Amino acid sequence: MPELPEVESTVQYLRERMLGLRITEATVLWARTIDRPSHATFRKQIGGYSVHDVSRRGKYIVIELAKRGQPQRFLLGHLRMSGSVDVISQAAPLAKHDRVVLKLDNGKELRFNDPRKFGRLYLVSSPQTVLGKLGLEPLEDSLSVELLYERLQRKRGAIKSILLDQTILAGVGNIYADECLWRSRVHPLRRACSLSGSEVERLLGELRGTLQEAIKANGTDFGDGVIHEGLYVPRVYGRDGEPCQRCQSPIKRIVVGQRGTHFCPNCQTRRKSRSLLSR
DNA sequence: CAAACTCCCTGTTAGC
DNA sequence: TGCTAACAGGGAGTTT
Repeated sequence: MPELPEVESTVQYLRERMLGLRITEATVLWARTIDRPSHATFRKQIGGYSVHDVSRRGKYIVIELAKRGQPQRFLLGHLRMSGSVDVISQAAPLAKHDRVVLKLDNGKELRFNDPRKFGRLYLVSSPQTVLGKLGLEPLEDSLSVELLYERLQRKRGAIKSILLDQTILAGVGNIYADECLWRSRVHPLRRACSLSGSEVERLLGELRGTLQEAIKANGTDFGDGVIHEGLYVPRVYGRDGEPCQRCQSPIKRIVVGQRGTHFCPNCQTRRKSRSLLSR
């Protein structure tokens, strides 16, 4: 499931292959993949636009488009559960779950592949119409421990659910939420407002560490312009029943806010950090 | 306002 | 072994 690190790798991949190229034509194989405008309008509008920039906001891919004499537009993409992209030769046969194809002026084309059909593309004149409600970027310096602490103070829900709330932090998904909670030894059911300053500091530090590590593992460019796919191996996610890598107690799986949640009942304390007192 | 639930989808997996 | 049913999950929308 693509979360912030996977989207970051995807953005790198696209930037290296699409920057400066012109989109000549679009084919929509599954209409609902185009969220807005209608797929017919999408096809009509996107032709002739060139790729000016590729970046990321939360789990969204943001492609800035430009065309002489036309308003600037943004192609936004969300991979949701199973989306992925490919830039390959127009001669290559279509893959099984290809949903949208954007022909480029270098003989290649961008293919949006998505088995589960949850992924979406948006063509808009202002990215804010789609990204407006997104919260803070976990990796940006502008996000301080103090700011996050203050935001969490106002939330009574389980910290696990709050981490998944894209209007608070943007880009954190189920896997990395479980991972950073385990790494910072915070119990997923703790009320967000109950976390102490030092717990928030630990949580943010571990969240950043986890995301950075995953970005490194997921897509590394060794200077040859090719993204080499690696693999981030979760420490708790999907490991229920297995021994905790810190204390050997069995990892437990519970459901929090309709989401599978993996944690160590022994070293992720439900109460305020015991380590502060015993240290 | 927030928490809880529903829906969109199909590959994978558990259960028989 | 082969089939079916349940499940997973991001986020928008709806209900409580």
